[in-house]
Amino acid sequence: MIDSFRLPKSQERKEKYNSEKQPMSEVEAKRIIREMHLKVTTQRLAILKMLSTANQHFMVQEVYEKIHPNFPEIGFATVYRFLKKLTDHGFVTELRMGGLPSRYELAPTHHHDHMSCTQCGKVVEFENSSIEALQEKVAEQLGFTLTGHVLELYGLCPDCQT
Amino acid sequence: MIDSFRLPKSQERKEKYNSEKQPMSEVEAKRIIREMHLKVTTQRLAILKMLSTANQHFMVQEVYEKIHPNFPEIGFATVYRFLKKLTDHGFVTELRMGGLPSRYELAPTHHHDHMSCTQCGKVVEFENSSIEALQEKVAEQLGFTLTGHVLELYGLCPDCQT
DNA sequence: GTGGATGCAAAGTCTTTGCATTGGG
DNA sequence: CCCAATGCAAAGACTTTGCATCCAC
Repeated sequence: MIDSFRLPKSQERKEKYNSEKQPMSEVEAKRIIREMHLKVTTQRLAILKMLSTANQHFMVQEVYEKIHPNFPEIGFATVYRFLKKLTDHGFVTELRMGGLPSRYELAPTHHHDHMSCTQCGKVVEFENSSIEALQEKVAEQLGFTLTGHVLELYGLCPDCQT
Repeated sequence: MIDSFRLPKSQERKEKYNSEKQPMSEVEAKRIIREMHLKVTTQRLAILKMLSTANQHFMVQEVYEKIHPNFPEIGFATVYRFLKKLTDHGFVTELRMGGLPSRYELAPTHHHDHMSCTQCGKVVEFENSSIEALQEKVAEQLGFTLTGHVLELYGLCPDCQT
């Protein structure tokens, strides 16, 4: 039923994120930028590198703050403009929830969904190709071309079922 | 595949919505307002009645414009404030997507999911029991007790595929 | 009567845009 | 060199808040 799953360590995320994952190589970052037919600038490289250092969802504010120390003159407009390009080209996914500002994540190389515990907040990622296939069919029947989806399951994790 | 679905006729919305569905009775509307421990006002009744005349997702702007003719003095703040109350109490669901303003719908008596057009914002509701069943199984395999979910499909609607 | 609700306008947030300047190709 | 990209500031879009007045209860 489940194709795969993985438990992220949500607690240590912020502290550890720099060591959790290798940032995108400069070569890879340049490839992405060129693929969009845009000029390679140090600002854009910095934004891509920053986004790639963690499997997280960043607000523009956070991207800006993270880059600012090494880039005192960078402006919000640059971050917004580049994230928009990345989103339009599918390299980044934009998430909007509640009244919060938009958050962005590098489009994952493999797609996954989330199952969250409403009690302790634990998040488990999973993949299920049957559900994906059904979504495709639903969209087709509605006459839509499916480009993406958000599937979040909520419930109680094993530890919180007491 | 799809158990049911319903296409909103976005163009004729304004003209036709009154005939699409019986508006909520005044008794019912008052019951809802009182259940939230709020005072019953004509503005609140008008908003609830307006929301209930169609199974659609309304922007605050639309709610305001529809009510304004019969209520020349009503303000946006009243609409926002009341929708927030309704949302907090679960009588209304808030939807946010893309860069569009929030849209609101009366909380459905039966569960459904959404397929949204990323271009024009059109939202189609659908139900699919196969997907629901699969979600249940995924949760079970992860050891979770499923209590809810959010499934949003994104894509291009027939009109926006050009 | 009295405290919650309203309308108005002003303030707040997040995002986009205009424009002169900079810098990558 | 030239035009895209940037930084800054101003404008825009949506939403919230402050406050005097109003009106359910």
